[in-house]
Amino acid sequence: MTTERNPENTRQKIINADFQEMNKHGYQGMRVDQVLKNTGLKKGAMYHHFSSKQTLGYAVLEERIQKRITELWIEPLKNFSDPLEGIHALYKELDNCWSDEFFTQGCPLNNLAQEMSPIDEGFRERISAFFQVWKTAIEEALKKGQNLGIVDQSINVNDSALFILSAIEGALGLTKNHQNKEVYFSCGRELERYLKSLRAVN
Amino acid sequence: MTTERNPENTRQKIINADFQEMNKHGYQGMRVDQVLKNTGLKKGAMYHHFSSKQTLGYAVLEERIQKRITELWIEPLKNFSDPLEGIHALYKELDNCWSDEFFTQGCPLNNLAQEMSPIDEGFRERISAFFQVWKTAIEEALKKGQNLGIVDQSINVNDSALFILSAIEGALGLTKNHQNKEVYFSCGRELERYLKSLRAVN
DNA sequence: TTATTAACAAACCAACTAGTCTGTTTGTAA
DNA sequence: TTACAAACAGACTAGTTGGTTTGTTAATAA
Repeated sequence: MTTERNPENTRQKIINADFQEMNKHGYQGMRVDQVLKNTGLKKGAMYHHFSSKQTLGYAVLEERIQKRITELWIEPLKNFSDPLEGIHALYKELDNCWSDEFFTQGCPLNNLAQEMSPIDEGFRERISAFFQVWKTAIEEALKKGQNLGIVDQSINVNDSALFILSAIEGALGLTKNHQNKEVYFSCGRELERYLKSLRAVN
Repeated sequence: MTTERNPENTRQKIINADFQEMNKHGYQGMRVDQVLKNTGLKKGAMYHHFSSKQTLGYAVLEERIQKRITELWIEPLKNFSDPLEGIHALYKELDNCWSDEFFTQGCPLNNLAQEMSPIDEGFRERISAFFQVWKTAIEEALKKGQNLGIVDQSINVNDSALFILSAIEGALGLTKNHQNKEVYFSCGRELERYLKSLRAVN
C-alpha cells in the first residue's frame, strides 16, 4: 500500500486512462502520449506492462469494457423472473449507473465495434464473441420467460434477443450524436412497447 | 467530355475515393495520401478543390452520404400509403440497393456519427441535423398513417420515429460487427413485429 | 494571338507518433 | 548485505501525415 512501486496499480492506472481516451477519441484517435500524460507515467512504464498500443487496446476491451457490461447487463438480468420487465428495468437503470459522460460518448463496446470491425480482425472477433455472450444472456432470459408463460411461445428468441441488443446500441448511438438524454428515454418507451408485444396473451 | 481537364469530374473523383476510405477507416483513420493514390491525382489537385482534410470530410458527408440516404429512405417513404408497410419494405429493399460492402462497413452516416460526435462539433451538428430530417420523414409518414386510420392514435410518433431510426442503425451496426447479413434479417423480422404493434386495431 | 486565370504536378516541410534503447531505482530472495 | 530481476524514467528515432510552395500546362476571354 505504502510502497512506492505497485505494478498492478500502475497497470490499472494505464488501462483506466486508456479506456477514457479510447472512448472519447476512438482507438485510432487515442494517443499513447496523452494516456501517459494523464497518468503521469512515462513510456518505459507502459511498454513494460504492454507490448504495443494494440495489446493495450485489447486489454482495455477485455478487462474493462466487457467486465463492466457483464456487471451492468448480463449478471443482473438473471435476477428477474420476468425478462421483459428485467430488460426494461436495466435499460432505465443505466441512467443511474452511468455518468452523463457515457451518454455523450456512447457505449464503449459499440464504439470499438463500429470503429474497428472493418480494419482489425482481433478487435472484431473479441467484440463479436462478447456480443454473442450478451445476446445469449437475453435469449436465455426470454426462454425462461417462455417456460414460465410470460413470453409468448411463438417468439423467435434468437431474433428477439438480437433486436433488443441492436435497439439498445442504436439508442445509445443516437443519444451520443444528439447529446441529449431525452433521445435515450424516447427510445426506451418504444422498447417497452416492443417488449409488451412479446408478452404471452393469457 | 474529351477535354483533358474536367474540374467537376476531378472533384467528384476525390469525393468518391474519400467516401470509400472514410467508410472503411473512419475520418481519422482515412489518409489523404491514400485517397490521392486511389484517384491517381496529386496533392495539388486536392488542395485546389478542398482547403483541408476536414473540408473534404464535410463535403463527403453533405454531398454524398446525406444525398444517398435521402434517395434510399426519405424520398421513397413518401410513396407508401401505409407507412408501416413502407418502413419494412425499405428496410428489406436495402439488401438490393446496397452492395455487400456496406453491410460489412456499416452505414456511412452512423459511422461518422459515432466516431466524430464527441470530438468535432462541425460533424456532429451536421449529422444531428440530418438525423432530424430523417426522423421527421418517418414521423410525418406515421402521422399520415394515423390520419388514414392505419396507425394507432395513441402512438407517440416522435418516440416511435426515433426508435425506428435507432433500430435501423443498431441493426446495421451489429451486422457490421458480425459480418453476417443474417443479423440484419433477424433484426428486420423483429422490427416488423414492432411495426405491427403500432397498427390501429379495427 | 495573347494575356490571364484555373487546374493541376512535384518536391518539400514541420509536427506528430508508436516504438526503442539505455540507464536507474526499488523490491526481494538467498 | 548482496545479487538480481522487475519496474520504471528519459532521451531518442524512423516513419508518417496534413499541409505548403513553386512551377507548369490547359482553358478562356479579350
